[in-house]
Amino acid sequence: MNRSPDLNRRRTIRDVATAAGVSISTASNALNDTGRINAETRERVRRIAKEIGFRPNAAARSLLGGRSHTVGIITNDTYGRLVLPMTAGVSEVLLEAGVSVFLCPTNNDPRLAHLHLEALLDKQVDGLIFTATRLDLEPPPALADLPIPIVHAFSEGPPERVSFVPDDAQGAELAVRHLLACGHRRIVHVTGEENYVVAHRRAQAYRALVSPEARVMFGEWTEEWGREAVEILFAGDGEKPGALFCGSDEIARGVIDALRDRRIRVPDDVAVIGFDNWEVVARQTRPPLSSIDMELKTIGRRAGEAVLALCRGETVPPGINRIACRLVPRDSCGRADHD
Amino acid sequence: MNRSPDLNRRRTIRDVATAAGVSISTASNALNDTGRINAETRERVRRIAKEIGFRPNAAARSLLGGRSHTVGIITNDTYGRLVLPMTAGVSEVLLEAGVSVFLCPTNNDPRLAHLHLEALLDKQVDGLIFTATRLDLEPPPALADLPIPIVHAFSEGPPERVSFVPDDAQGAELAVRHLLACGHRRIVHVTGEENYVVAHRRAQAYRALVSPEARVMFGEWTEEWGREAVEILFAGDGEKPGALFCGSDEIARGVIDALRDRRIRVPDDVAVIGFDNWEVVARQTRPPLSSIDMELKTIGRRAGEAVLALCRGETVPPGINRIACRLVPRDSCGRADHD
DNA sequence: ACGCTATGATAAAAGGTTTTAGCTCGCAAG
DNA sequence: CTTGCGAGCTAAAACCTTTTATCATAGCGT
Repeated sequence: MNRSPDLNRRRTIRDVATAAGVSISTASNALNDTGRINAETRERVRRIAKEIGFRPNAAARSLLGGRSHTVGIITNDTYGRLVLPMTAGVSEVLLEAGVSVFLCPTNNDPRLAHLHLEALLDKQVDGLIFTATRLDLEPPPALADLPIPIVHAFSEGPPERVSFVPDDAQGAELAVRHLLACGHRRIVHVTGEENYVVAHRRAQAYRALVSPEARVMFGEWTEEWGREAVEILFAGDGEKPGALFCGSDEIARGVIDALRDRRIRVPDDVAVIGFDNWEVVARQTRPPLSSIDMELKTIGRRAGEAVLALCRGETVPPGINRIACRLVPRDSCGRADHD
Repeated sequence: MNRSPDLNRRRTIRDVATAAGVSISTASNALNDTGRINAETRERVRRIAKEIGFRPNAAARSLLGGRSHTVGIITNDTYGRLVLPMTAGVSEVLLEAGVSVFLCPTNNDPRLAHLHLEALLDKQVDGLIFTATRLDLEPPPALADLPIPIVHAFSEGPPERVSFVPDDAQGAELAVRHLLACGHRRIVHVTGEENYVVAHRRAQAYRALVSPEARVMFGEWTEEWGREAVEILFAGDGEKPGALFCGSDEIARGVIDALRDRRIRVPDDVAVIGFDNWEVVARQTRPPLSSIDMELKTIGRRAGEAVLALCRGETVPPGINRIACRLVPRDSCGRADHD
């Protein structure tokens, strides 16, 4: 009956102070290295705090400081293939700063997005990272003028905001140059839907490098379309392409499969390069697919750093930051002559 | 200079009270429907609160109530394919209850896992959901006796905890029964690494249904292994299998590709069924792959409900909850005779 | 001896909400 | 007229931490 109450209550700074025989303020100063304090006292307080397992109450702290040390990520990604690497990057950066990440999957439902946004604002997140897998979908929900910093990752926000996106043009260049370096000519670009901004940007970069009239085949972002494109390209007896630069690894996979069906050797007869470096796909094609990695984790890290800086009141130059892509050579392009 | 200060300060309940000409307590009561209050007053307060855009400060609230209305998900998933659908389920359930979800990707790094755990505890999450893509990896980090409820999703926790996992045995049965219903005999099971618990469980269920000596081929969870298995099975001139039950969609994809190479028709000559229902794979095989869906979102939802109940102090029966899998028939098994 | 400074410690306020106990007023019962 | 009671409202405490202003003491120079 007379069991000591609160035995497993959370330890507060008051407990620390009492145990150390000092006042609450002194305890606080000791733990945060603020104010003037005797070195010995500080150590004692800290030791005791650790001993009794004291953890400062985040609620009290944010109540006072006005900062919650949390940020939210709003995403419409369903499969996680894009958002998880980014989130990993974000939280890697924020973890060091003691900031945690709320992940809000909206499932492409604007109503859900709105509810999540409300919830985040109620939780007083210090900042927001907005991510969308498809630029044409989901126009930011009433995201107009919130009282907190917003950073866009993998989606281009309005010019006054900070955005981080893959450098599609540079990625396309990387791909084309690699094909050229491997000695391939007559490159054709097989890519996804024409109304995707990224498809255009990549196609443009590709044409700038090859020729203004170089062939671009728009279609769907599927294997199916990759196979179909090969049918189209290799059916007649006109001149055949020597290399295919694909807009996604899925398309590339379709391409490679169709080439294989036709007994066309990769990379000897035709070279293929993909885009996304989606490992589960790229590593399992025959031969393994060379591809362009969009450095999602880096994008996440950069977005994390930006939102952190903004939360601290620092100023970050607004605009679109294009993060360099990385070439991941495997076996589908042969060997580069140089470099 | 004399501009009204705090114009864009957050509205507090005090602002509401002042504007409505009532005390803070009354305002609080009106908003939360607690205490005795005149209906008219209540409506007035609520109207004004909405007008001035009042949002209760979550920090103050949790400081008082001892609950933060947040839970954390700790995961080692790198690609997000498993964790994102689950997280979507979790947050769907929790959103209604005003609880938000911290996602912590540990990247299989125990140090990172530990840091995340610390951060979550500092944030005073009300509960924790622990998720691991591979049961053999990452033994829960010092997750032994935390002061908060812990639920396991997609990974089996200790018996005194609550866990939600796919019902692998039932899923395997579903697959085998489907093959049988489609008229296929001589089924072989091609699956992943022998030291995975799930591989065993599925194999066992398969044998129970087919025959105690039915053939099981353990290998890797890759397309490569799927192709290799086909080589092994169809190389000699012994009796050939009529159907292949694969342990993952990736394996199934390898199997289908290899069969295609050998000019063996699917499903006419050999039927194939996968496991995971990983759409990007299953929909793109030729023919599209029938598969078993593990209902990850449902697992997430159930885990969310459980952790919510536990946070509220309700008691949830501990133990492993096996969530039924779902058959997703496509074209790789032909048509079922009945049902 | 006196004033001044530096050091070390502390009391108290602040932050926004919920909750408990209490207050006032009007009305009905005695 | 007094007492009791309920409806409606409110003051104040509590939650935990940080920060500001204050206080006490010792040391030092004159």
